[in-house]
Amino acid sequence: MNTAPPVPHEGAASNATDAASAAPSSPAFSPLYQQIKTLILQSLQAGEWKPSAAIPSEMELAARFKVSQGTVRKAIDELAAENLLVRRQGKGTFVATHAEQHVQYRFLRLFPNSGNLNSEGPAQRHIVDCKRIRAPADVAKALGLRSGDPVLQVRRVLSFQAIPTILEDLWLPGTPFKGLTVERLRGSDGPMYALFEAEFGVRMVRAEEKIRAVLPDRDQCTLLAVPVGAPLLSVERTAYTYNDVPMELRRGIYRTDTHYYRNNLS
Amino acid sequence: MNTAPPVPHEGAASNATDAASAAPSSPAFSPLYQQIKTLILQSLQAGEWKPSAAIPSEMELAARFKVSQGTVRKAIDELAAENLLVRRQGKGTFVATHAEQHVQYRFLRLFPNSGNLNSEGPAQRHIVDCKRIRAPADVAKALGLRSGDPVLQVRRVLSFQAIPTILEDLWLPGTPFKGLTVERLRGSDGPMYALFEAEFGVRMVRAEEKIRAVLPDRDQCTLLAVPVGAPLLSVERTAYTYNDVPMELRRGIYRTDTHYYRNNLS
DNA sequence: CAGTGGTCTAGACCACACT
DNA sequence: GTGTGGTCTAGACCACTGC
Repeated sequence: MNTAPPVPHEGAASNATDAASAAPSSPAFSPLYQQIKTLILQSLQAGEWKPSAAIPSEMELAARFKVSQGTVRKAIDELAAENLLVRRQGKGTFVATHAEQHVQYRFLRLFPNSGNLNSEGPAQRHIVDCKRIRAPADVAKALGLRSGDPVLQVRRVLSFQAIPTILEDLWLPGTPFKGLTVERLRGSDGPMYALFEAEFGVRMVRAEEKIRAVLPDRDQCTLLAVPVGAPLLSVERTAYTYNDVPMELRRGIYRTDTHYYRNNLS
Repeated sequence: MNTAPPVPHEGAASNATDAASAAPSSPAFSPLYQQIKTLILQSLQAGEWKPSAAIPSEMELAARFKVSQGTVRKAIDELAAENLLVRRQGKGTFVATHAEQHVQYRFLRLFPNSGNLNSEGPAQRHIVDCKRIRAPADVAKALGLRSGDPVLQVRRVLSFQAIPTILEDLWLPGTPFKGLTVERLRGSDGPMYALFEAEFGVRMVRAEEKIRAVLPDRDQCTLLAVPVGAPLLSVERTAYTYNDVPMELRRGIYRTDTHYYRNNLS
């Protein structure tokens, strides 16, 4: 370890045997475990370890990076806290995925008014539409593209216990998702983000949601089977892959008479 | 350290000099740092260290509990991650508070449509009402009381740039908040939770919010100056002190034409 | 300068899962 | 038993703050 430029730090204890560094005391200081974290992140991003697979053991990584186990540990701790890795005692450390059935919808915060999370069985997914279009200005901006760039637009409805509850429009950048079709979407039975991982190597890592109360337009009323004038929850989500690169814009409309959006504050 | 019953663990390295423990291998296992965490938590709860004050240094705590600095460190790390403590390098570790002007409203997730968080200056608070009542069934249930128990009911309006934006009703258990009056609420200029800390020793530690889209009733229209039929965000919050004891139920109605509710997912 | 939290190491042992 | 992550210690040194 200790080969990257931003290391005015010179290691600790027995780790201090670099050649004379270029800058004797540069302004930026980055702890070793942060550099390790970045390296692991790069391996994840490069697809060196596939989703749900185990990464090398802490000892192996420590040997590879020439640092102590504790330093690797702290790097992994942070990645696990960010839900990029999952630790399992006695088994190993694994690459997180959206395909685990434990947390079916990692990013969905909607819960039924009464009953547990799984008391109403799986959701029914219905893809209404999927087409390639030229990105409107707002979509392009959210995805870091230029207006007119090719994007995929998908519209779908999620139902719980046969009640249409969520209507979503989502936009994906055309290049990384080349080859995505209605058939492909309809053929998958898991979460959409699991399909993105498996088929396109795109892993959604975090997201931001902007929530508002709105009234539905005509189309939305029809698809959700709600009357005009019924208040609905508008959820605009931007989802990001590694390095905060936006990869999806999603505009959803939720019914909140049978369900509610839950948030935990601390 | 190592005096509490749930320690079938016998310490590590030089820390293993207990007398013969009662249970040779009881089922529950609690790591040392968890026990330290509990002890620190108890001191916080008991008010041994006041909000915004510094707690003893890691070395001091290590000596007090007869464990290594690293073990205290891990306990404090978790408490800091839960926002109960705040670490400041070179200065010390401090008890978190709602009275810091950095994070004016720690639990408020509402942001203006455009502009930064502080671009619209401080909120104007207006206490509409404050009275003692007997708890209705739903309020009692949320606060862990019995129906009819005395509770305080407060109604207030928050305005941003002179636009009434939030209308909130909140209920507080009567006993811990004995002596809370309209005057006292109006006399304070900081966040309400800061007042609760300073005047009643009640510290809100986490909260759960249930969010829905609703239409306002007559009263709400008047107080928020919005037309009937305008969709608004309903935010029901239960706030908890230590040990998950509920201490406040809050039902808020937010305008979401000028602002939006933000949530970060990961 | 001394005191605080922050990083890093090396080594020991524990709890858990597979084989 | 072997290998994995999890805990704990002891000691060193670094970075930041304030006297």
